[in-house]
Amino acid sequence: MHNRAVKKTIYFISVSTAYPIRSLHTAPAAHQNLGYPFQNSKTLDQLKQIHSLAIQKGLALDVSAYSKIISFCCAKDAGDMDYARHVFDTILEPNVFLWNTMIKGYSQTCYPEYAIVLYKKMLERNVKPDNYTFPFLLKGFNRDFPLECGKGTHAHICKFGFDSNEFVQQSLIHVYCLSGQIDMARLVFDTSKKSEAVTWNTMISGYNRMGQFEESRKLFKEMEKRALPTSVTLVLVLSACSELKDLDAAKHVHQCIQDGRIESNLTLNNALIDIYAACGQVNVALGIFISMNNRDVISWTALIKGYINAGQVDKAQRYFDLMPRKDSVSWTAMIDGYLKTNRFKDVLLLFREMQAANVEPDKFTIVSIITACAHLGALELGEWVRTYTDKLNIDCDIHVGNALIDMYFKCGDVEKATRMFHRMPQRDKFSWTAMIVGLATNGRGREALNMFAKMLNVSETPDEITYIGVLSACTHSGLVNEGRSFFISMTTQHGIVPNVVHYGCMVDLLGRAGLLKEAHKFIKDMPMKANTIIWGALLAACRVHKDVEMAEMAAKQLLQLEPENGAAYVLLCNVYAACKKWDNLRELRSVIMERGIKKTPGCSLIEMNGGVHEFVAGDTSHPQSQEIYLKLEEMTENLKLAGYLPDTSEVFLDISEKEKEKAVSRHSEKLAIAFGLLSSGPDVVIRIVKNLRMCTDCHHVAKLLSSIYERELIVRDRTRFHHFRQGSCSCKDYW
DNA sequence: ATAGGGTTAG
Repeated sequence: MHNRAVKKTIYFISVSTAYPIRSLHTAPAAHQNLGYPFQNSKTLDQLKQIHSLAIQKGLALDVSAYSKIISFCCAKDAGDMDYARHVFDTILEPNVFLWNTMIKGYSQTCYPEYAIVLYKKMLERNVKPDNYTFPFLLKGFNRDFPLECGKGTHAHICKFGFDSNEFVQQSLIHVYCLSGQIDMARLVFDTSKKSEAVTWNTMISGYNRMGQFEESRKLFKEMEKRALPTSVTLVLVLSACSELKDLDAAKHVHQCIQDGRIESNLTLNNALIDIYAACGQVNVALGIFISMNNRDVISWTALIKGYINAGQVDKAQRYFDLMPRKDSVSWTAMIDGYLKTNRFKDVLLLFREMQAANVEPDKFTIVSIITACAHLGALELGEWVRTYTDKLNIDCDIHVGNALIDMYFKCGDVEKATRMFHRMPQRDKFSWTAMIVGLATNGRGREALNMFAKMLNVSETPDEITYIGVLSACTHSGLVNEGRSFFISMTTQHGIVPNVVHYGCMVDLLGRAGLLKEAHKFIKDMPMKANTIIWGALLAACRVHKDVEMAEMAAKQLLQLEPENGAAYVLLCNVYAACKKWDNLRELRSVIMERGIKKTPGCSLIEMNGGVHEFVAGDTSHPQSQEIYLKLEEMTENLKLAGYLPDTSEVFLDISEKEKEKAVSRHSEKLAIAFGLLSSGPDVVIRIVKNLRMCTDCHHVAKLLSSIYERELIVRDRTRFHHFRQGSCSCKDYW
């Protein structure tokens, strides 16, 4: 009796008077803000002091005092599980509440497997779990956690008769969704009473997580008939409908809020901005943004995304500049805006600004930067980004890996791309597709097809992009029969209906093999209208196989679709030149002059010593221009010694032969090569990215230079790579 | 005494 009173006193002093429960719970946050390494040490120490005082004085604590200590130690983010365990182990017969609390505590740590260990111990000690036990236990399960644990726990839930408890069901649905077993989640959901909004919300959130947005929308419609949605429901359904670009859903939900049926909040408003932005209604998004009394970084970022979607990158930039605080997501959204509008140099500039602002990039940022490097052919910078990624301990996940594979290929480094692929712990269909497309465009058709066979072997399902890679592998390596059979099997074996790009690949394939009539028949039999790319492919084939008649027909079709298409005129000129039809060439040139047709200026990029250098034909704007032209003269001398004669047949302009030769000698890729030779050591591979097709003369010169200077040259043009080594090219002179 | 679901970007 006396003893009991003392215990009460201790409890009273420790919690209610000396250290009121409020302060015990609020203190950790304050410490956290100050950045203390051990957020809760002070209050936890106080608790421990009281505990040790009690032990010193020989005062026994009652169960409720132990419970307080243990629940405090098990509190989220501030706990000390070792201490909790220490106290817990001194209790002879812990009740189910204490077991639950310990399980909850471990579930929140990074060692949730201890929760399972404890649960098993609890059963060994003949304590029956109650309806609180399983939600706590399941909370510790996450994506990385073995699925068997989820299944085993489910069996226990049934055995102990909690499978009809809605809280338990919610936890089960959540865990099954996290581990990707959406069907199992649905099974539990279907057996549930579904009396609570949370049950519906959990299921909808699961569908969202799996990208099954249709299902989310369907479930919401069903829910509206049977249960009252909450603001969380609306956020979830907006998120799904944003992906589906369902403007009606946006308006419907918006109406629910405006009718006052559901109270709005910051998150919900953000979700509304996002969906209107995704549906191209950036002005409505702006209206919501303006009407909000408080906004966070997500509100701003969602609005900026809206302007980027609408193609108004500069307006997005203006809002971006106004942001009171920017996080890595906002920076990445803005960077992506430049990426999507092909402003790759702006991508790199913004990335530097981001670093100057001391915002750490995350893996999303890294993917964007690597993609920009890929477009610019900036291998050095890409490599630096990769090292930087390691340094910042950014998880090199499957997306980063895929981006790197693509970058290495787009920089012409087949070996590094291949090494990256083999080093990846996990691969998805995008990794395989990147390999197939990359090998194909780099002239390794056979290897690309081997890759494809391996992909099917590991049961990865190819998609339409994979087949573009497969077909272009056949094209680049002249494998006509293989190409024909892949074109059929893509439909019969994988149910992929060929689109206009696949037909384009086939025209390319047949055209390259000289089967111009068959290619033309292929176009005529297409189920869709041929576009300029299709006619362009045929026209290009006519140039190589010198078929004037077919070329004129293809050019006529092309120009009907796009009268101002300069490339079509250029190609036809090239055909006339190749066939020595000088009268036709002269006539066509005067037509071009009359109509004022403009040819896209050729432009070559080269990355050298940390910068990307850009050249156009006859460029004198480079700071080292004088040296470059001196190098060019030296190159020309060496070429002449090797028996080189300029090939001016593809010169577009009507000028004298001497001037044509001069024009050809100053093509952008030649300037870039000159710059590359004079600013790099003898073993450095020269990589150039060209926006158009290489002209015949430049191609010939590059081959000669690769042997004269004993240098590897890699030129990426619009559609393929040219690896120049010891006087020959990987494209085998078909391009 | 103890439970559950949410927004921005590849």
